[in-house]
Formats: sequence, structure tokens, C-alpha cells
Amino acid sequence: MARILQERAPLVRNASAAATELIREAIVDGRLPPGQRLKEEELARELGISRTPVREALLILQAEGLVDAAPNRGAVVRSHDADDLEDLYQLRALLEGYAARRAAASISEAAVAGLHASCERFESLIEGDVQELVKENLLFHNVILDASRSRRVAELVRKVIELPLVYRSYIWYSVEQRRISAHYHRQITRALEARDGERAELVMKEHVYEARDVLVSKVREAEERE
Amino acid sequence: MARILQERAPLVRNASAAATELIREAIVDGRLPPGQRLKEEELARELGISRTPVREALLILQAEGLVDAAPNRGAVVRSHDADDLEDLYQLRALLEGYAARRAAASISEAAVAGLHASCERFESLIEGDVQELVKENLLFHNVILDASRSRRVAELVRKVIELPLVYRSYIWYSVEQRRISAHYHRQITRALEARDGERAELVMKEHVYEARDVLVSKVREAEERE
DNA sequence: CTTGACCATACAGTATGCAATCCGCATCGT
DNA sequence: ACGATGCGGATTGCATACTGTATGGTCAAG
Repeated sequence: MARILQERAPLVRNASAAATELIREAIVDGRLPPGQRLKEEELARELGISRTPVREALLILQAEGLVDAAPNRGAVVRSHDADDLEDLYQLRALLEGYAARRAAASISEAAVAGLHASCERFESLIEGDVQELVKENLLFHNVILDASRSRRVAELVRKVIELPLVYRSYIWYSVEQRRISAHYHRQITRALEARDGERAELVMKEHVYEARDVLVSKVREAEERE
Repeated sequence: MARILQERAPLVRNASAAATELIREAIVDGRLPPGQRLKEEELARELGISRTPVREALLILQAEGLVDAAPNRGAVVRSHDADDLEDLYQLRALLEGYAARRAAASISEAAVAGLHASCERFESLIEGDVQELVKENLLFHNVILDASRSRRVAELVRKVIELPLVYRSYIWYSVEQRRISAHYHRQITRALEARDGERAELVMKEHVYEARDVLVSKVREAEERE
């Protein structure tokens, strides 16, 4: 497992928090694949710290749902089957739809302008780098979550979508599907601009459902092959 | 802080899990009031274990949102203001409403019978013991969460409502309000029986909203007095 | 050749000691 | 009198040593 967890900056604040972030990132972007065993001693050695902060990190990640742990048997990177993902996206649609509806009621002019700008950038990336597209997509959704003015919902959505496959799902998108995504972003922005909460919710939900369809079908395909 | 955390049964399986449950229960039913400092050594002494499992317990409870912790300054029991509770109940209405809608599609005859039985018991407790009423209410909601067949939603709701005030809120109910609660339970059960998801969702939401109204107004009153 | 018990080993669970940090208080200087 | 500075106690953060438990392998008996 060498070289998987190299930190580039000085350890953030304290060892536990740093370990948590490094391991989380490694899981989310796939360097630690689902099913991978996470041995405390090994991780500690790699991060140059003792087992105690590693244990704390694993505990936090377990609470976040990124790792599974059994008593006396250690932790593994949690894996998600297609049913699981379907459930998760259903929940995401519910929460982000709700966030969009709430955002319509209270979103600022500045935030709307920000969303339009994000749409521009998203559109210009349709035939461009996937990595950048993912980042822009994340930004768009985050602006709406913040505008919903519900701390709990925003927090929840961020936790819920914190999964390897979710972040990487744009990889599966065809150019045509990217265009449709861009269109939905624009339509959501317009609905918010017009203070039309119902419509913002509606489009957001469909946007999430389509993401679910792509992802779930790809995962089911992969499951077939086994 | 003597005598607050006495365990009655043999320690569940391991010390961390036992500590987590004991502290959680103490917070939820109010023996550890909001704002109370949670010193590791003190808790360890009281539970007859070392600081390590106590640290782990506090970490878990922090992830659950029951305690706040600042680096190098320890943990305190988290307190919730009225705005916070309002946000939380809004979220609860959304999630439990959704759970009720889903439950309508797939609930078993047996579960419906169970709900009717719960309604009977709830009605017979209207002028009875609050403690029992709270328990019966919890049972009712749990049956629906299980029937929703969405592991994540059920899990989420249980985490979200895991708060001292939520469990104790029936204390504030008048007999008339209890009657109305009983009526809503019955109506929800009937809607589920008739496979009417939309109506089950509707009534569930109103049921939660009314709980919110009672609780938030009581908390605002208490905040005024300061 | 199969099956069961035992043992070795690897790893998680817990305890404890020491270092780092924070906070209150007193002392000093302006 | 008031703010800055430094000291000491309290408490968390981390490391390490020890203990308990699960698993896989080996060997003997059937």
C-alpha cells in the first residue's frame, strides 16, 4: 500500500484531523478501493503517526459511512451495490430538491449571478476536462445548498454524496448527457432567478434522477460481469 | 457529576460501545444537560474504564451531533436553540413524510395491523403516563420507517431526532393535543392501509409540523426568560 | 485423504505516561 | 487604573506498552 497516502502540505492542525482528511480523500478519489482493508498499524506507519490518531480517523470515517468496521476485525473501505446507490440518489433528490425550493425563496442577486457564471463555465467544459467539469458541478450544487439557508440539509447532502462513485460519475457521461446537465443547471438557475421554488425543485430532482440512472446502470453492468 | 452514569447491565461488549451508549442515553434523557462539560478523565473514572474508550465515545457522539468539541478544549453537551430546532423539524417532516409515502407502496398487512394496535394503545394512554406515550409514539414512527424500505432514510431520521427535547416533547402536550396526535396516527394508518401514499405523506408532515410548533414555542418562551 | 483440535501470529482493544496546549490569575510596567 | 506578560494548574493530544480475540496453519487421529 506504499505511496497511497502521501501528504503534500504540513499536517493540517492535529494528527487525527490530518489523518481523517488524507484517508477520506484517498477513499473518495479511489486510491483506496472498496473492500480494501485498513490496518491501523499500516496506516500509522505510512502517515508517520501512532495508532491512536489513526483509530480516531477510522472512527470518524465510520460515522460518515465511508468505512465498515467489525469488532476485533478492523476496518475496510465500504462498498456500495447498485441498490444502495439507488436508495442514496433517491434521498439526494429529495434533499437537493428541497434545498432548491428553499433557495428560491431567499437567494441573493449575487448568488444568482454566481450560478449563471457557473453555467457559462460548465457549458464551456462540455467537451473539456472531466475533472474540471466535476469541480464546476460541485460548485454549482454547493451554491444552492448554501442559499437554502438550512445548515442541516446542506450538511446532510454533503455527507450523503461523499462517495467515490458520486464524484467520479461524470466520467460515464456522454457529451450529449453533459449538454443536458448544462441545460438543467441553466434551467435551475432561471427558476431560482424567477423565485419559482416549485420549478427549481422539479428540475433539480430530474437532474439528480438522471445522474442516478447513468450511475446505477453502469454499476449494474459491472455487477453483472462478476 | 457523581452517580449520573451508572450502568445497570454488564458492559455490552467492549468498553467504547458501552461508554457511547451510556453517555448518549444520559444526554438524551437529560441527566447531562446542554452545555455540560464532558471531561475525559471524569467520565473514565465514573465508568471505571480508561480515557481511551471514553475519547472514542465522545468522538462518535460528536459525529452524531450530540456533543460539541473544540481542539484542546474538550467536549460539551451540544445545546440547540429554537432556530436550530425549527430547521431540524422541517427536515424531519420532509424525511418522515417521504418515508410514509414510500411505506404506502410496500407495507405488509402485518405491519398495518401492528400500526392499528399501536393506535389503540396510544389512545388508551391519552390521559396516562407520558413516558409510556413517548415510547408508543416512537414505536409507531419506527414501524413506518422500517416499512419505507429505505435503510438510509430510516437511519437518518433516527439520527436526526436523537435529541433530548425531541424525546421529551410530549411533556408539553395538552390532553387535547394528545388526542389530535392519536387522530393523526390513526389517519396515517388508514392511509397506509388504503395504499394512499400521498395522503400518508401529507398527514405525517402535518403531524410533525404540529410537534414542531409546540416544541419551538416552548423553547422560545424559555429563551425569552433569559 | 479428510477432519478436528491446538497453537502461533497478527491485529484490534485498552491502559497509561508524557508532551503540548489552553486558561485563569497574579505580577509587573506604563 | 489598566493592559501586557509570564507562570502554574488543568486537560487534551499523542505515543507506546500490554492484553484479548480471531484466524489460518499444522499435525494427529480417524
